Amino acid sequence: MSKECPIVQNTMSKEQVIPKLIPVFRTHGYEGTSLAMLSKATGLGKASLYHYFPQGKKGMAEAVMNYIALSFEEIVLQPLTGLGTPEARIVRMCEALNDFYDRGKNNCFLAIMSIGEADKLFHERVRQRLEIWIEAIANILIEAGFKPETARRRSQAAIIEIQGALVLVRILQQPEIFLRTLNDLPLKLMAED
Amino acid sequence: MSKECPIVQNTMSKEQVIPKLIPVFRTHGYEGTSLAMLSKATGLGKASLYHYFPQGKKGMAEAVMNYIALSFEEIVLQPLTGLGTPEARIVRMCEALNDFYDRGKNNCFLAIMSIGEADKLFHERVRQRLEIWIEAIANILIEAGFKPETARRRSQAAIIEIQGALVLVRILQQPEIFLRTLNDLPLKLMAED
DNA sequence: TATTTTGTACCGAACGTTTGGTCTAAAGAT
DNA sequence: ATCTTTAGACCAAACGTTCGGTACAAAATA
Repeated sequence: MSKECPIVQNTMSKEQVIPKLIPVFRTHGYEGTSLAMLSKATGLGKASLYHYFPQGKKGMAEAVMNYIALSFEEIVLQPLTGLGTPEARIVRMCEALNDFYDRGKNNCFLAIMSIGEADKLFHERVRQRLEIWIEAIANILIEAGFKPETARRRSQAAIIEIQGALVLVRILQQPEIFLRTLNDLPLKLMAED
Repeated sequence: MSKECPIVQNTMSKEQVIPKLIPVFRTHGYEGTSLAMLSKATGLGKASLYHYFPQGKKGMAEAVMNYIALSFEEIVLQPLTGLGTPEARIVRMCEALNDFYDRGKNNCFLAIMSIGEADKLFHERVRQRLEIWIEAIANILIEAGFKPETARRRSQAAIIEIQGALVLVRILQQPEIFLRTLNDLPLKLMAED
């Protein structure tokens, strides 16, 4: 009668599959990624992937997006609302970004998913995620005493630099560019007008 | 016997085809672009496309790349070596960039072609093209009296901002971001240390 | 306790479609 | 009459997707 079992781990496996999908989508883009690639990357047959993601490729991309959004919030955004001065927290975000993008070697998933058919499928979701990031940085600048308008403009400028640096690193294959961009960010964000 | 004809327009058509291929590759990426799309965009059947581009899709992407590289040099880079003060020439480049990227609505072809399989096919070419751009801006800063190292760093920073702005415009669909980025560029490039 | 049922994880094989690419034969141009 | 250009049928391969079914462990039944 009584359902006793306090700890059940039912959907254990799906959470293990998603991380293996990430690098495939990240480096090949949505349309450049095939089920064959995803199958190889996970070690699961195509049919098995459909067991976890009944919506197929679209569903996998969506799951990856949610997964990344979550870990982005944990790793990158949470330091912004933690302890310390605004500047110290911004520095911590930059350190987190260095990890998150693997020193610039990772593409930004949002940038990748805003191209071609992926854009048609996920545009609104991607837009929202970027907006959240902009707002998070802007809020800390407001907290630091800047006018909301200035805060938002600077936040956008910061993310522009990050995105641009990722593109340059991808093409030039010089990770230093990303590192330098991150290092300069706190000062640019907190500079007096 | 004698090939008389003084003015022959033999390869007339190919030059007219390429521009129609551009927007397809630019918005869908290399792998997201299909021959069906290219056929529709040009109004030509597959056979005709293969007549002009025996290498198929790869050849078309290559032709588009060369075409864009050429018009980039004409439209964007030539103003840099023209008349006027270095600052005036930089301003002219920014105006040209506004046209070239259609106020930020166009993706950067280099950025697009550095993803997935396109990267495997064209990486070196893409890298070279970006390097040319960086050097062109750096040279004008050197001419303006900056140290070569500073010039190169600032040039990279400028292109980072342009690339980043294009990503943000693509996602947020706010062309003002691109315009503002271009407007601020000359001052940032020419600012005293 | 032994047996049946249920449900999840998984896969090989095949589905119909689309892919990039070729061939042929006719129309257009000179 | 010759050479260029073209549409449309055609191809093998790869695409995303589905199907039928096996393996196995937990739950339910006896």
